[in-house]
Amino acid sequence: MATRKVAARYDAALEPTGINVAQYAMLRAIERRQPVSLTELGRALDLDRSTMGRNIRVVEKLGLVATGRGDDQRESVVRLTDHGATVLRKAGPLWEGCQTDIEARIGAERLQALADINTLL
Amino acid sequence: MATRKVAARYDAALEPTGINVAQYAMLRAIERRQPVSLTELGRALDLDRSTMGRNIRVVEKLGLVATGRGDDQRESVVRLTDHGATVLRKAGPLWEGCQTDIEARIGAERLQALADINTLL
DNA sequence: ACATGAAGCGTGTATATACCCCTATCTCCG
DNA sequence: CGGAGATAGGGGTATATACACGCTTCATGT
Repeated sequence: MATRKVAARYDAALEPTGINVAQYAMLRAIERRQPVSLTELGRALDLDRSTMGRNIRVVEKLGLVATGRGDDQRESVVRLTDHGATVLRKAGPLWEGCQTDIEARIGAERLQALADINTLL
Repeated sequence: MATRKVAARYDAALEPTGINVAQYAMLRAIERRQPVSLTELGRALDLDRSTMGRNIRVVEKLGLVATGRGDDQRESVVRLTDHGATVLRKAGPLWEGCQTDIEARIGAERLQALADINTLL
């Protein structure tokens, strides 16, 4: 329930960019690793491979990322498009603003607890 | 990401009962309020009405709850079946065991932080 | 060189979730 | 009493997510 509320707030904050918080996280992960395979992305975001594939398809349709084959012909490699990079730049401050709002509401310790849980589990 | 990990643990713990943690939470909410309308349940669990309807349909197919019309003919009222109550009794200790495991891993404060976030947001 | 097993993806299926729109029902006021 | 507005659900559509299965490609040992 807590996650739904948190996610809804980020989604609302990112609304002007046309992406949601899951997509934002995915684009950020791609940005730092590109070019990157689906499997590698899935590991980074702790998502099932098949989920990655479908999620990437969505942002690809939006023109935010481009996919191709890697040197290893089995791999599907993903990279940001110029448009994707632009959207990410626009989304950054919105995301941070939301983060600040949430922190003001729940306190820095509780926000940190979420990051800790991710590490500890 | 943290939520996915937490949910996956509870789902694994509840596996012997055939229900997942979202369904467990829903059945618990029904147990405490039955007979209860979809809208009321949705408010309790902070879920969209349409989501409630679809989720209820799943547990209804499993024979865990029964639905009918209320005095207000618009309302769909839900109550646990005997089977649903049995499954819930079986699930309780599994859920608690998982909760204890998680607390041992992340610490009571961080676990409490999740409940707090839910209240504060 | 090739058979075998491993790795990477895609698809099918199922649940969870939200938003929008439509219909049915209820309430309340003039 | 009858219409206006509010409320309850249901269905369509879209995203996010997981698991099982099957196909393709790669790597490795003999």
